[in-house]
Amino acid sequence: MSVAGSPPPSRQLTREELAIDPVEAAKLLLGCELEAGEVRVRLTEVEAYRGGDDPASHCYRGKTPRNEVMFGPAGHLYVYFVYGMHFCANVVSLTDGVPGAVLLRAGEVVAGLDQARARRPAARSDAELAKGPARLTGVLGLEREHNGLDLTDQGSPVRLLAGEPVPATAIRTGPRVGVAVAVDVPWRFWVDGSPSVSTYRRGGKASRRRQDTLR
DNA sequence: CAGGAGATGCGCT
DNA sequence: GCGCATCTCCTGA
Repeated sequence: MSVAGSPPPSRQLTREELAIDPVEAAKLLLGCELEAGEVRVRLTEVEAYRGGDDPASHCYRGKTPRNEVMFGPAGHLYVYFVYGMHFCANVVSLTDGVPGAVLLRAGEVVAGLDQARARRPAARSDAELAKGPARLTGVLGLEREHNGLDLTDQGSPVRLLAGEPVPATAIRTGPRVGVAVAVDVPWRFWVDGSPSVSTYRRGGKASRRRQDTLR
């Protein structure tokens, strides 16, 4: 509902909306915005990870101190450290006791551009600022301490907001990036035409692959 | 633009 | 120890 005469403020997503299968949650998250401090990023590329039957998922082999957030309520932030120097961020989408999450792979900075640039001086263009999972967490300043935050809580320092809806015809899907197993599952989704979408690299050997329009 | 190598900490086998 | 849901710098086309 919007007040007459003024645009509706960005609505925060609810836990209930996110308590769905990670593949569905991934499509839902495209176009949504993640806000931390002054910086806000519109999500343009995401990747689904499902517990149980997905060998590429961190929770595939059960609960550990690192992945325990994925076993908690949907809508929370799962941040992990990788390659000895980077952080990656996920939105938890646990449903029916099955752990799952959506990796935030890329986005466009829509607010706090100055701070984002200062955090990523290596970026050669604004489109590159949040191009890739570690860059995205970088511009938002997300680190270990943010692991487990409730993105659906109004008082949270990191919040997930509904943005401009992305039409289904603009959503594209393809294999996941950088993982060594289960690469053939088309659980990566991105907004067609966005310059912030990371270039595809298969885990291990490099080879090009087809992109499919979602229907 | 594509491909290759190095950097670097830690979770898990 | 091994291998990683990566990035940056460098080369060659």
